[in-house]
Amino acid sequence: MADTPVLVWFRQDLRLTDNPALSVASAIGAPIIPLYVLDDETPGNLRMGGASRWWLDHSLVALDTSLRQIGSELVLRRGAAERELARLLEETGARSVYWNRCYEPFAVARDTRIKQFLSDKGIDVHSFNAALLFEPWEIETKAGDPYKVFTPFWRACLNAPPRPDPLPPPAELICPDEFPKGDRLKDWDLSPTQPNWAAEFEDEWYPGEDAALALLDDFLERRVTDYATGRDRPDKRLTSRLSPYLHFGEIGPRQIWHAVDRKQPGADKFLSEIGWREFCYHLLFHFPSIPAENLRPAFDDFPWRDDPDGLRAWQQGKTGYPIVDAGMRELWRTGWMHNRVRMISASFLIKDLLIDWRLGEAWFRDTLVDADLANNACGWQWVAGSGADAAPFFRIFNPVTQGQKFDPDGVYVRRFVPEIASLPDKWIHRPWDAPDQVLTEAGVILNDTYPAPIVDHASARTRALEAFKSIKSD
DNA sequence: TGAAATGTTGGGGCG
DNA sequence: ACGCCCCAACATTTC
Repeated sequence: MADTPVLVWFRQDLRLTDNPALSVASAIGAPIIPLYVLDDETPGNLRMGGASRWWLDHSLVALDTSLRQIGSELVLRRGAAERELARLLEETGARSVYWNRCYEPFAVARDTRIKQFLSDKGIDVHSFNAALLFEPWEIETKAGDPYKVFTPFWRACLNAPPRPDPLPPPAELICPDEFPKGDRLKDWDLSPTQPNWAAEFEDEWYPGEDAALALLDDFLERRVTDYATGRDRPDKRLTSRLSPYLHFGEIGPRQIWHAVDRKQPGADKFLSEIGWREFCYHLLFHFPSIPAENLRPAFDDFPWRDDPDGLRAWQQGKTGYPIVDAGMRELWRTGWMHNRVRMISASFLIKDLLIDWRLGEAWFRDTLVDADLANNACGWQWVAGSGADAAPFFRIFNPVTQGQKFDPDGVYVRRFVPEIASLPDKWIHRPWDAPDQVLTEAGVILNDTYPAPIVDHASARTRALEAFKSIKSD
């Protein structure tokens, strides 16, 4: 039945290149119906955050454009995925569904359910791996357990059989006689309007597969060489900035793996970051409670403070610590934050303010364009010290030292905290120590034009160590 | 993918 | 010349 159409359900794989579900489906020679479902209904689904929705809005346009170039188009549906799939199968007479796997606990449960439900109706389901180098069940210790330490995990990945070459995009997709009707993207209201808090996103980001490939090329050509050292400098643009593309699958790790020349300086360091992403996905698969529960149960007794004012100051970038505030404002203005500054600001929330990492995780998840359950939850638990292969709790970042070390000329701080931009370099990371005259000349009035520190770091550090003493041992 | 406290070393000033 | 002190620089330990 070559005329019976086939559904290709896009989820976090919004690309044509190296997309096994799409490639295998298109090779059948049957008409293809590409589908995206916005599911805010199924219980248990963490509603996609605001920044991610903005990204998705643009990505779906890009995907639709790419599909049209090969003779197809994207069908949009909104609602519980299970119901929308059933409807579309009914409408089109399709007898099979192709998708690439998701690994978030909710998605695993949903897909398992749907697979069963469709099989019962005699519908074939074919699932593939597009998001990872290895399936989470493929990498295990000699004892057959999942790795909980990064270094041996990554070594095992590097020693595993080479990854298959990325698949080329299909040259052409066969259209069904009639495309099923879909929603209009703009009716989904994925981007903010009043107020348009994403205005600056437009200058910063170009979602979509083409942009992802161009960015990777540019990174490998110009920036990877300095990556090993430069990656820690938020004042420079030396990181790949591929994270949102990776999250939505506009590029996949296999493509990166094969594009990188490992002989190049910086290449291994960069690939190991892809390794951390892989590690986080595997951890989330094996320990699905990671977004909600401490991986180390000892932390369940940690005396977190209830401090709504502190949380708000942190969220708004008004802590009085310039490097923290710059990071939090970069996040708000651009939907992204440099990794080094993520660590500094997370350390500040957890250790200086003693606020539960889960509140930080939730804020990042809502405001990052690259919000990714696996990376975000593991990252926060890493900083908190409650996670796998985590930083010890007593590693407490000093926001002044970190600022001076990684933003030595204050370029980053001045970009995002303009009200202190006129301060000399010497005081840019600690305005409260500047002589009155210097502050006056720079037009800075503490607690007026810019906050005084909401906590004293030295005493906050002592307080954090005391709090940690009270829990101890798993 | 820290920072602070504490310990050690060695050069120079000086009586 | 020598011992003593001071202290910066580096190393180690501790949180």
